[in-house]
Amino acid sequence: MIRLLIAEDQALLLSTLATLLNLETDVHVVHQAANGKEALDYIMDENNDAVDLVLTDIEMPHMTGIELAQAIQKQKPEINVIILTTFSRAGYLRRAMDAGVKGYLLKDSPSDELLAAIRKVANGGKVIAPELLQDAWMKQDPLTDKEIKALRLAKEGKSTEQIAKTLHLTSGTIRNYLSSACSKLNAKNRVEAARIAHQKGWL
Amino acid sequence: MIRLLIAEDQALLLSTLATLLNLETDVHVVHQAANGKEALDYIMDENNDAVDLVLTDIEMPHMTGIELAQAIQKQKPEINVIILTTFSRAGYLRRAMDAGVKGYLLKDSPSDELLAAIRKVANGGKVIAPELLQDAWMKQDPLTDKEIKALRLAKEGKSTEQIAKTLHLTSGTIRNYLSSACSKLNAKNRVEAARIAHQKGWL
DNA sequence: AATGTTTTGTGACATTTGTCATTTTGTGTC
DNA sequence: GACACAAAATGACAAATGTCACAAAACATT
Repeated sequence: MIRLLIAEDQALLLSTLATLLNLETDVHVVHQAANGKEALDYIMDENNDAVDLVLTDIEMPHMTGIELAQAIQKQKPEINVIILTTFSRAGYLRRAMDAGVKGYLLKDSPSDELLAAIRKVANGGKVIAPELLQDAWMKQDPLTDKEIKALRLAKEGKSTEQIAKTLHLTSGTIRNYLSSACSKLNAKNRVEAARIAHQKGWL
Repeated sequence: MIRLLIAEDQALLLSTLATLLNLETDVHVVHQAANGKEALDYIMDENNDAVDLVLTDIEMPHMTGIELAQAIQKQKPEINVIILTTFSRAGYLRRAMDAGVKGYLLKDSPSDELLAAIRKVANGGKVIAPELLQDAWMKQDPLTDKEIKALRLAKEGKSTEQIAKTLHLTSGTIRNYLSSACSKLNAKNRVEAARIAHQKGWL
């Protein structure tokens, strides 16, 4: 019997997942948490039922799934962690792996894949969404730190001048950065560049 | 027996919801669609099983849940629609109501509320998430249909020329539309205008 | 100090965008 | 037809943006 804790801030997904997984004969959802802190509080309380596996989203209020995974690694390393998140962001994957997570899945895969992953991890295996493996190996972020900051602001509709002021640089420099970002991303303008970079998880 | 179609672009939520709702004795999920277009295609095909109620997300690729609701109101008004979305944006609610939807729920409510809403709507009732009732009086969308379409494309980083081609209009006209949208929204440029409009739920 | 390297800035230019007054076109009504 | 009215287009202009070659400044390292 796999004793499972789920951390997910979207209540609907949390409750449906819990109900669904509880239907499996070899899975028992011992707790549902709305964020990482709630999950950690439950885990660290000795009065509660023991947990074998934690299934967690990343972006949650109070404590993210990454932070939860780090805390578990440090304090309860016998508990396995599976990350379940919306977007494939190389930076997240790297930090998750460093935190010793055993699984990293995307929310666009169907529920049976999730169930298979839970069983595999419970048996000592590791699972990483195939979409991520490609991204992780192949392309790393080609953008410089400044280009990223400029793109973020451009995405909000800020003008060159405003971006320059925010980053304490000249407007000419900003235009150079954005132009450079455009050519790196094969974009026709700053907006398309920002869109591409965001879609790749580089912002 | 309530014959249900679900449209939701997040595969995990789609499949868990479908499985879960199918467990109810009075609900049968006849189709799962990844976007509005897929849902409409299914509904309009006479070879498929009939649908009593459509449960749909709003922000989906190809065709949004709002557009789906509008198409259903026009072509199959006997089908009830429940919107299920993350965002509590006044503009969405208003347009949804105009499209004759019978329910508008947020994804942070648990699954039993959803089930209750489905049954209530199937029995001729209406359900609106209480969080939204406050915003209901909000300002109406000041943008014209063409302005919205142009803004959507501008948000993707398309150039004036590309937008013009897509909408079968002149580039000058597009610039007029975008300029008009900027002044209506007090935006300094098309990107900021698109951001504001999106945040208000007008795109 | 001399050096290479990176970051930041400048200037010039073509293109795109934002704004606005005005005109044309399409549509329906009387 | 004549008329009103909205949608679409035009032309002109200022402003912002994209591109590029190159210069200056900041910084390490020797």
